[in-house]
Amino acid sequence: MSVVEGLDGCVVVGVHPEKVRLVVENAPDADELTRVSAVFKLLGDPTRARLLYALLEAGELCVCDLAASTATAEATVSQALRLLRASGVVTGRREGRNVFYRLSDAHVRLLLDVTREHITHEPEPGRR
Amino acid sequence: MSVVEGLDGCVVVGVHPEKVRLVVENAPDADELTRVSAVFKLLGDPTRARLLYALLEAGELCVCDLAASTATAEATVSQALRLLRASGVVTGRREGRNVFYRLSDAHVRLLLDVTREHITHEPEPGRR
DNA sequence: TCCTCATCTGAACAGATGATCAGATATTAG
DNA sequence: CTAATATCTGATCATCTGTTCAGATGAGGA
Repeated sequence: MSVVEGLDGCVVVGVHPEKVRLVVENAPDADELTRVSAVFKLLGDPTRARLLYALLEAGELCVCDLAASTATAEATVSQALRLLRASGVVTGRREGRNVFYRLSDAHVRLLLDVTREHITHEPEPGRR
Repeated sequence: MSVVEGLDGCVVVGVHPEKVRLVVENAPDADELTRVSAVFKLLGDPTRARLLYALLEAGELCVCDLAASTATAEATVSQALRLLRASGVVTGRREGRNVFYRLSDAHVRLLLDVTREHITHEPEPGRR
């Protein structure tokens, strides 16, 4: 064990201080981290994830079709879309009485794809 | 509006029934969806996300260095690693008294990269 | 063996969160 | 304008989740 000083001046004891310093210097700042985990948290709810995969598949759907596609109450869908919209994950387009939603970002599409890939091609959790 | 029958036999009213059917047929099944959202949920906690970005940066770190790097109590780190380990997101390797953790999967690294990219290069949420 | 250090675990409390309901808003048809 | 349809919103409640604490476990040195 050796002793180093953290960025905040506190004395820190660590096994690999150079790695600790590397991490402390390059880590996402608080705001960035908050936004990153907020995105993941949005995708972390099964209801919202279901809606997002539906949009990934269909490209664009109105609330009532989303509700029908995912066997979810419309109010629940609306509630979920409210959050997704507020974070810019989906975008709404009004056409007459209907509002059509789509994934607003290629990054999100990539996240959904990669994770589904991860799940279907990796060993079951808890094996390692 | 037109009327179609869902896979469950219930009558469904929709604007674009062909898209609804497309989604219903290709959507992730319940188990797949649960596992996908479980992964996202794990990344959705700021504490865990911080740890994962630390591991992404350092490659491998023991619990005490992780705690020091992220200014988090060791018990909290340990608790977080317990969950990440159980889902196969990180892997632990014992070396003497220390346990060194690393990201166990390239998919996870990609998710972390893409999302940080997403956050840093996209407009603030709520603007669209 | 005994002691210390690093890490893990189960329990408990406080705070966050999602589904649901009832009512509000917006848009179009009549 | 009024009615009807689609979507949205605020509030409530049951549930989940993260942090913390105290003690257990496992490894290494004396």
